[in-house]
Amino acid sequence: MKKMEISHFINTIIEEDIRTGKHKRAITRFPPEPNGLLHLGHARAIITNYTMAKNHGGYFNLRFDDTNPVKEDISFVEAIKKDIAWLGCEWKNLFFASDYFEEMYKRAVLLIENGKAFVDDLTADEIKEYRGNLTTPGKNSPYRERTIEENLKLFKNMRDGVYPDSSKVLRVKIDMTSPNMNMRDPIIYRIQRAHHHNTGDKWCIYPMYDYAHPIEDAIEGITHSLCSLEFEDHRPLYDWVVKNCEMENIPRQIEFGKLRIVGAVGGKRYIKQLVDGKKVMGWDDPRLITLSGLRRRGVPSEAITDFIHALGLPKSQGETEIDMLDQIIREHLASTAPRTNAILDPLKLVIDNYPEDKVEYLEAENNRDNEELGTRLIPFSKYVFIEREDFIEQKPNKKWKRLALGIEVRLMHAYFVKANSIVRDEKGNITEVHCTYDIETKSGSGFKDRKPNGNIHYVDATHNLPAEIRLFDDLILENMGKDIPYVDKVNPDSLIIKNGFIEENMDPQVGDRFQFTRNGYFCVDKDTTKDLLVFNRIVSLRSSYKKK
RNA sequence: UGGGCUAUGGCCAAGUGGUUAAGGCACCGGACUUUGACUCCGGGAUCGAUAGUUCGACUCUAUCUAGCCCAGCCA
Repeated sequence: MKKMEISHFINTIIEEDIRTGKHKRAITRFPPEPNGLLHLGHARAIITNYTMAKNHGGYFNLRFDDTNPVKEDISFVEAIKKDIAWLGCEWKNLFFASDYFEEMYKRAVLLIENGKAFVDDLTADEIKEYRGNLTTPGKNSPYRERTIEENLKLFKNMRDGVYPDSSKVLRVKIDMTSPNMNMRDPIIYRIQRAHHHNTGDKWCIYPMYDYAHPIEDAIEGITHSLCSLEFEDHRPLYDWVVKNCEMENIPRQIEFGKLRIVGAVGGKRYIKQLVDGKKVMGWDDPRLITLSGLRRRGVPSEAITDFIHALGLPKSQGETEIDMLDQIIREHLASTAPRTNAILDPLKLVIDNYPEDKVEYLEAENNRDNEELGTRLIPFSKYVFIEREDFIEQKPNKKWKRLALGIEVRLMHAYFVKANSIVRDEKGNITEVHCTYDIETKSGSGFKDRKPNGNIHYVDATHNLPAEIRLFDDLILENMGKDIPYVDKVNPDSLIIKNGFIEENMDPQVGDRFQFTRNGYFCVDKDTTKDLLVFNRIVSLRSSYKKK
């Protein structure tokens, strides 16, 4: 694997902080909310935080940001941990934001004592109205000037469950006329009677993200809190909370651009819609760019980390083509995945001059670039399957490097065969191609008297294993317009199932990866049963073949 | 019409006043080939626009344009 040079603006900032003695090392974190699974976009945040800590003598924490029990589900916690571990980003500490509820409460009391927070009785609609909008400033709440004593009592009552849900909130006093909406006296606590996976029914008030997050970072001694660009406008508030809550450690939030993939469903909420709407097999559907989906598809996690590093860490807002990831995946698999033959769309070839009951076993390398993977024996008999697309009746032009009537090709690892005639069914479809082989041309014999019109692969028709082979295409039809929800734009052909055959000489386990000759890289899917192998195509091979 | 951020070839992206403007992906040629794979050769941008500063600007200044984000008691 190529070593990636890491030199982006955040790396520069951290190096500078260490050089000037501001910090001795970088301590970072990744703070997912357990309300869904992680996707490729999160991989940038995870890998960036992890790598910066690792490269700068520090460590990386995993912290579940579980401050809103109505939206969260403990079941996602284990799945998220599995994804992050899969990426190889080891966390030093595993924390939950809810571990800090008591501390957060105390800091809120401190804010009230210092006259910096107040309990507001305005309704949600009134708060919205008082907030103003993008172009007009907001107005102070009529409750803003309550006395410290009254606020203290009210806030304690909020905690003690005296008031109904949503009847009061705790707000911080900043500036209702700020052009930054986040600074218009933001709400930091709401009343919400909901069972929390960690704290049970202990609390009926929960802190808001903008208040909780900086405190979490500060408590953990995070030095650099790396997140995506949409939190840029929140940074002044983040800094305000750290300062006014009198936190000892002062973390710094730095934002980078979000990773978007052309044509992919990005964003947890959209993926969730597809999962909940049963439009996909689940969070781990191989057509999804969730980490679990990519893993199930067969993508090596190293390819993902390489991909993230290769992209760099810009603040610009582009859309990356998935081809870049595909090529990195191929590079990872090229020398590690054993080759085998598989026929996805079989066409029977009958070798007329080959003995009826004979079966030969021909030796083949499992990977020409990696001798350690050894060799295998491939059966060969009078009846073999080739790909239907590898045969055409009349060779159309000199570019055609496959089989055609009167044309001779090599069956890889076996012999030259020449097609002589075809058999059709009553509908006119070709059901068999009859040909003759030349025993002189056996693979490995060194035969050089003439060149075949190409090399095609085969699977013996009498000795093989049937397999279900799944091919994937874009999940979403983009040409339907961007106002249509994803659930209504699912490409019906995004999953193509082929019932094909693979070599009989294997006993693949779920997760094993192979290169199917000329068809791409494939991985054994978890749907495999003892009766039927199921493969996912991870990526196709590149092809320079152009029709015409 | 408020604020924040961004703008280098089809895509991603180096570059921080003087370089023939890196590299990867994609694409197009060609060589090689028992995978139309791999590998190998070759191909293309004047840097959102305009006006300045300067001997000299992708890099500095001003103005403009375009895109993204912000008006949850979500994160």
